[in-house]
Amino acid sequence: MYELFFEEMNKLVQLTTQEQEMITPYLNLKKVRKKQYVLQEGDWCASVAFIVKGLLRQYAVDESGNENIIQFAAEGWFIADLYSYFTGDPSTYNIDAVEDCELIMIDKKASDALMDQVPKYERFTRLQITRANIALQKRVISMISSSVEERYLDFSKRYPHIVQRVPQHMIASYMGLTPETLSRARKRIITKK
Amino acid sequence: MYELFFEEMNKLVQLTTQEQEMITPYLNLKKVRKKQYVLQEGDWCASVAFIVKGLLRQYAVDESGNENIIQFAAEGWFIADLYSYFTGDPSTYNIDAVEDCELIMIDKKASDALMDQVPKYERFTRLQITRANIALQKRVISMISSSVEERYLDFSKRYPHIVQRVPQHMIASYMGLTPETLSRARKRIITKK
DNA sequence: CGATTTTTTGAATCATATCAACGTACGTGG
DNA sequence: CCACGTACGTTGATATGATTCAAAAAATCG
Repeated sequence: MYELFFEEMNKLVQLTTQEQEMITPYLNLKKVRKKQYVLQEGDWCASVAFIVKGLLRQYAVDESGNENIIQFAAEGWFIADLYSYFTGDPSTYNIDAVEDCELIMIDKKASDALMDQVPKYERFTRLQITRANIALQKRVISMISSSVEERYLDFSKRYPHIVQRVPQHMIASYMGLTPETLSRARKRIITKK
Repeated sequence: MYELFFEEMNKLVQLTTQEQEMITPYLNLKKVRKKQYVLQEGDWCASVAFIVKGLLRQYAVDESGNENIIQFAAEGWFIADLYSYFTGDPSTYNIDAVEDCELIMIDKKASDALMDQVPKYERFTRLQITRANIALQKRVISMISSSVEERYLDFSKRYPHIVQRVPQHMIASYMGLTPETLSRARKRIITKK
């Protein structure tokens, strides 16, 4: 049930069984069905979600109604609108399930308590966010310096499990492209091989 | 000398004078002149730099020799190649001074020691990275969903002090544009007003 | 002041978006 | 299990926007 969560934590900070026992009561298992919202624009993002199973997307909707996907998250990752989470402001993002999911929800109160009571929990979140930061920087770099073909190849190589599980038009959205452009880029990649 | 650093820390975590005294010995003041490197591609990023005064840029150089700027950092911010810092791998980025700078360098050993000895230091860095994360996500969103004009206006509004202190072609690089394109976008903005 | 860097402008070229149409795959209800 | 409807992906023609290269104008520095 919580195995994957503690497995991930143990990769970065070694927990004693006592520490695990301190953490467990703060965790909340939640199942969401495909297409269901975990967070809706306008609501406060009151929890961080750890993905035990399934795949979600976080996206913003612009004036013209286009969905701009900021991130995907699958097993072993966290997802949340951190801005709303920390400030308490209504979120500008939506998060919904691309597949049926099992999530561990950790609400802000729980998280704050954990940070104070279990230093390794704070360390774990720090290292996780640092990792996310590094990935985001790489993404920005590749957006400003690489061709669409290169970017798609990079993405497929780095996140093969996501490419396989997500419709292509969502990957186009994540890359900041129209579905047509991504389709043509893929064609060029295939024929050039 | 270290006032700004502790001021920034106190905004997020209230330090006792005792805690400040524990931290101070780990800090190292360093001055760098305009155009000087703080980190060069191929070297290990052994420290995180806090900017007391001045302005720096972090960038990657691609095969064709173009400089792609990932971030600027001015007073009150941190800068480092976190990937290299954590893994020990040679950095793929350069960091250099856009203006003469005064920096507080905190090397990895010092930082690791501080994390263990002063929990508030770890909390501070966690909150800082979280903040950087939120900003990076906003940047990605605006890159995939907004026009060049909008993005430039956003940037000028959010970082007016940077726009004023950095040559325009560097902002173009940061935005993933050629200098010509940014120049024309600015012209459109001015004439439309 | 002269030298260098930065910004602007113009014209040609290339890449991506848009709009419309068609083909394909998928899941659902009958 | 099949048929139908909806999602998704591909293709083509055209329009829009960004890049490239060359040159001139403007700003900055020593």
